[in-house]
Amino acid sequence: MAEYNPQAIEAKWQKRWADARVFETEADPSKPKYYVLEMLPYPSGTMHMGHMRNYTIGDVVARVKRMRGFNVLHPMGWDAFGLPAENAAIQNKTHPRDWTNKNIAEFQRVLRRFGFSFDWRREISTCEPEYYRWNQWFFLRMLERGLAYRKKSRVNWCPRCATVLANEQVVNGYCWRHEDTLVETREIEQWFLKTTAYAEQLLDDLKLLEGGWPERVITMQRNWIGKSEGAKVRFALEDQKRHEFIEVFTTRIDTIYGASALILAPRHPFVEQLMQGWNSEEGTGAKLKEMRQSSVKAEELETAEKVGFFTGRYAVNPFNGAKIPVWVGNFVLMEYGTGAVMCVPAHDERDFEFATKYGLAIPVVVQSKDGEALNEGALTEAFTEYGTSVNSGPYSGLATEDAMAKMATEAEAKGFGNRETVFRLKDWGVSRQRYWGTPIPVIYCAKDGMVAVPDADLPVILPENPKLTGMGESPLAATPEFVNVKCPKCGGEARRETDTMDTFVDSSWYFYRYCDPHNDKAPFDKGKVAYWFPIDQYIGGITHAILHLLYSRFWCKVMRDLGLVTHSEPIARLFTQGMVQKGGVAMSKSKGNVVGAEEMAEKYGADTGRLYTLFAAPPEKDLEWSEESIEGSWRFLNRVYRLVERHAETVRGLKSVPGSGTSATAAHSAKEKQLLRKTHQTLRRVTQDFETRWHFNSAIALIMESTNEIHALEPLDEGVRPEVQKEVLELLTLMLAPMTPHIAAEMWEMLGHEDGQWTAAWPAFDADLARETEVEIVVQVNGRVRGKLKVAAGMTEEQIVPLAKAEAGVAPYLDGKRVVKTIFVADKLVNLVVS
RNA sequence: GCGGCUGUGGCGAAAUUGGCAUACGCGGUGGGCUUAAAAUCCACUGGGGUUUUCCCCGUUGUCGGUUCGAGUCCGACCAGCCGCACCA
Repeated sequence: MAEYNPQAIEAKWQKRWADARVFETEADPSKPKYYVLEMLPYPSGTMHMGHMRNYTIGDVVARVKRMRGFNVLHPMGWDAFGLPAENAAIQNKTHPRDWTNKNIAEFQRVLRRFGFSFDWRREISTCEPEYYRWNQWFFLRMLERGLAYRKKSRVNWCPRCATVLANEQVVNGYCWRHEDTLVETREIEQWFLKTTAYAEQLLDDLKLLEGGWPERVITMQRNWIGKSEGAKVRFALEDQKRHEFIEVFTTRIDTIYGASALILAPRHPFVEQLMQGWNSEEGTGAKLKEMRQSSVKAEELETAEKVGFFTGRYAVNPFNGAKIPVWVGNFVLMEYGTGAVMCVPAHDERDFEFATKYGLAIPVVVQSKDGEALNEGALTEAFTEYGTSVNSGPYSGLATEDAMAKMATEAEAKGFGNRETVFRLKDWGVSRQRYWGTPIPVIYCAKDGMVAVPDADLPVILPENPKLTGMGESPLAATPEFVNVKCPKCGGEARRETDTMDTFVDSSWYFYRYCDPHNDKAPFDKGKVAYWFPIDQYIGGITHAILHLLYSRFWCKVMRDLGLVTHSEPIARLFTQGMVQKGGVAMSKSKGNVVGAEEMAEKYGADTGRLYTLFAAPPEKDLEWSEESIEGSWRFLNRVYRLVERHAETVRGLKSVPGSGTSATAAHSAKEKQLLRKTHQTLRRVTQDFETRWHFNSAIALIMESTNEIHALEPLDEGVRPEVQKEVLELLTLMLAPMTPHIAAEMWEMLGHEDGQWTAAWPAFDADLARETEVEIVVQVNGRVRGKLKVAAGMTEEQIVPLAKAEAGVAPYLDGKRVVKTIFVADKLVNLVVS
């Protein structure tokens, strides 16, 4: 007998699958489609078991769906642009392309070794001109529609990356790549994509995702978009020379009678002008400077004391003409709303803190709903709930909602304010001063200004030999042959844009390209996308809950408005799998705790690696890697292999009828019945698990249990006919096929099939066999076990009750239709508990 | 502070709808096979008893509630993790 030799078996079947092209698919409207996708990897470092877990989950789904008759699209590609390639190139004096392609080759080899059922013909690499030209094409379409624009703006700047970061790439004030590097801000001309134009839709359409996306991710997106409804109100300045006013945003216009100051953000552009020529207190200039410089640091945020100063100016409350001082305060954010707020100490916690510190008035203008008195000046904390307006002129006595509506209407009528919805979401800054990215297809001409590169001239290709330093402006700017071009309009001397695009652009639409990966006329064929989309199941880490998924949703809506797609959301179902950890932290090169996928395949084989990641924990949960536990999965596969091998000779030549309950009609021996019942019960539950819950760990446990039972009934040759042996072993093999495909293929062949199970359908269980045929009932009286009896499943109350009575000595009454129920006897309670 | 998730043996975990808690696996103990080891096979693995195909007790972070019955539902609390956070 041959030992289970995973390396040989795996290589053999991977080749057979490739030769038979079994995972290659084409759009085919006559078949139901299923698009399952795992987030594409960034090819850097080593492929470890964290990656493998992600692809294993997807592969199980893909294989199950294929067995169930779906036309399955399951592609793979590379998120190939990005900073690490450039940094590595600088360090190793190579080209980013060489570094990237080397990694891709390595990643691909490892993926192939795990036998994932990808359609490799559809492989894409985002750093290829074939791909990124369509980034440029989309950019131009957005430019035409005003969705891409350029403005000078204060941006996040990571001194170590020497580039700009999107808001989403700033984590608590630190760079997302360099956790120890504080992000600075700089004023730079930047390209933006107008994500805010879709803010409302991005928020509303979250409704479409309910049920298909984890609640948690939906919540995170909702918070990130951060919609607040309120009003903008313009406060005129007292003693104004011109028509100067300060605009504030508030969600509580009803509290405006309680405003005791206006507070501007330190960076508010109006501050200097405001203070010029007015005698504010000494030292305010220095204070302002300091407040502007202090960056927003994470640790300081929580504890930061509110500081501010009086500008010396006064504004007029448009509702009641009250004269209120204008301050500058460090807690007011320039980035949100208008960069100015009205300070209503009695009804806002922050304002309360500020007013208390600086001795501002604290007038109460909202009473709690139950009319409880709130005394001005005696408040110990702000009252922020809704209630009834008081001290609010004509609005006194109104409930908060009413007051807000009426006051906003008045502001609009009198022209000093308007209703306004403000979003936390910002436009997406896509400029990067780096080489290894998609060139932004724009040219600057002295005569014609900014000119879009004509579609016919796409792609704008990255120059081959850039000077990479990792510092300062874009390396493209230092490459004259790239920069110097003729203006497409006038033919005169012109300069190319030298910024490249954020790599999140690449991953925002890549899954469309898989439908039609080599199209050179358009980003994709509409018909093909219409067939495959939306993605039925997307699988990836929770780390992309905001960035990647939000940008992808935005991109989809833009494409829809361009008429390229008809759906509004690209991803119907999202699954966020847990991380693979070692020592309590996610595997990463920098942590030095990676378990290499290749070593794993080398030592135990890919199937054992796949099985272990599926078995050790349910897929949504983090998984702590344990070298010891792997042995269990390895042992199990050996056991199954030996089991099949032991009986292969006996059953090989027999006709195969998996799932039909071969001899359901024939007379079974007790041993056969036990075997078939166990197997079909297992099949029923495994089928259900694959369909609905994805609890692969319990599915595997069931299969193990089933295997143990067969094992315990050895020798099968005594009392089990070969046909029954064959059926049981085939079902076991097919249940394993999606999870451990190589060993399953091998066993399938041993059982007498040539196709390595790739044409096998998912078997149907035999309902009669799968049903519990006998149940044990425990009769309890007042919690005491009074007796046990076995009854056939499906027995009626009338049949069970006399039996229970005889056993327990009581006359029970069976409540309800199900067998598991409460029974009452006279005054006593009797429980029938069924196992 | 706000929002969300999670608490079950020595460990990873299981438990369709509220119905025998701890399946399956790891680890551990004892044994068979072996000169020996590896592999493999068998038995045990919450506590206690014992007449050992038998009984008792305890038990799902804590406290309470609903229910004949709660790991599961409700309320409060404790602990841990994650996300957001001076968002006006």
